[in-house]
Amino acid sequence: MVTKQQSVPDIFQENCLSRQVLQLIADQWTPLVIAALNDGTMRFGQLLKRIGGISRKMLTQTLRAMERNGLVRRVVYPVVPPVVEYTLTPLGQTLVEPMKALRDWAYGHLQEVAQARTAYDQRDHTPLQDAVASLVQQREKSL
Amino acid sequence: MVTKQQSVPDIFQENCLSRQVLQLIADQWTPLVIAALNDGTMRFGQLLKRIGGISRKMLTQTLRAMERNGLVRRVVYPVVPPVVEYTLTPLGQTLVEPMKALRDWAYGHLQEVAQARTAYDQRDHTPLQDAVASLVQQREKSL
DNA sequence: CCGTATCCATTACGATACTG
DNA sequence: CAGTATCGTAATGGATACGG
Repeated sequence: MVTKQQSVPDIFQENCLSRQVLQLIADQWTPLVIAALNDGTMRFGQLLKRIGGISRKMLTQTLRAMERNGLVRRVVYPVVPPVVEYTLTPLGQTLVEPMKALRDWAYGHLQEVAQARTAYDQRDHTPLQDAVASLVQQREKSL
Repeated sequence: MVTKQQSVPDIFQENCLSRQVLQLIADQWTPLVIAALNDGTMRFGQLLKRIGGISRKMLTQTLRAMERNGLVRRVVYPVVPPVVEYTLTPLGQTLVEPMKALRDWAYGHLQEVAQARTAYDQRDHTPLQDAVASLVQQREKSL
């Protein structure tokens, strides 16, 4: 029996399938659509209003991609004017938790990130200064 | 005592800070750099080799952004030729788990996504067919 | 070795107008 | 209402050459 102890395949390899899948969900809008649809089925227009700053085009594109990848189900009611509903599939629901973890991380570390950014922007970043800073840091560690 | 029961702020609002932070980490390369650096400190060239398909430019860009946001520490050794090491900061380490969850999701649902895609591509997607499909689905549910 | 600078091609995206 | 089509612009990203 061959036990391939490889819980993670080589995500560092180009053309790795899992990397491709990862890239399907690690974009600007997918996390927000997941969050929105986690509250229940929504129509196109509702999503458009709910997710501030998204354009018709991007919402359509994102939803289409998600549908294609099996994350959402799209139901078209043949009435006029048309009604189209979007719902998370069971597969899509498995993404809710990981995505929530990411959003929570973002929310939980707002200040730290903001501070880091301010600090970074105040420092010099000439090659020389970078090196000196590293030296100082080195010295401090050895004390 | 005012208890603001708002574990998640309004991520749906444009210009929401947590959304901005989210977008810093939900890109193509950041998850991979996190994963790579989780194995320990690495030099620029090592990262470049490890992360297949990334270009010098993108790696530099990603690392700079991560440094600015406090996720990685960059240490420059003032030797020639230069040696530059990158390490996850404590803040960056808090991202390891959520990111791993995402990667695991991707790996764990490879087949499902692939199947969904194949199925989607085989279906018709003329507006009429979409509506008919929805009708059929509706009827099946009521049986 | 670790970048930056430049050029260039491709894509992404928003705005708008149009259709079933 | 829920898109699609078209356009123009902006951002992205690779390749290459050069610099400290």
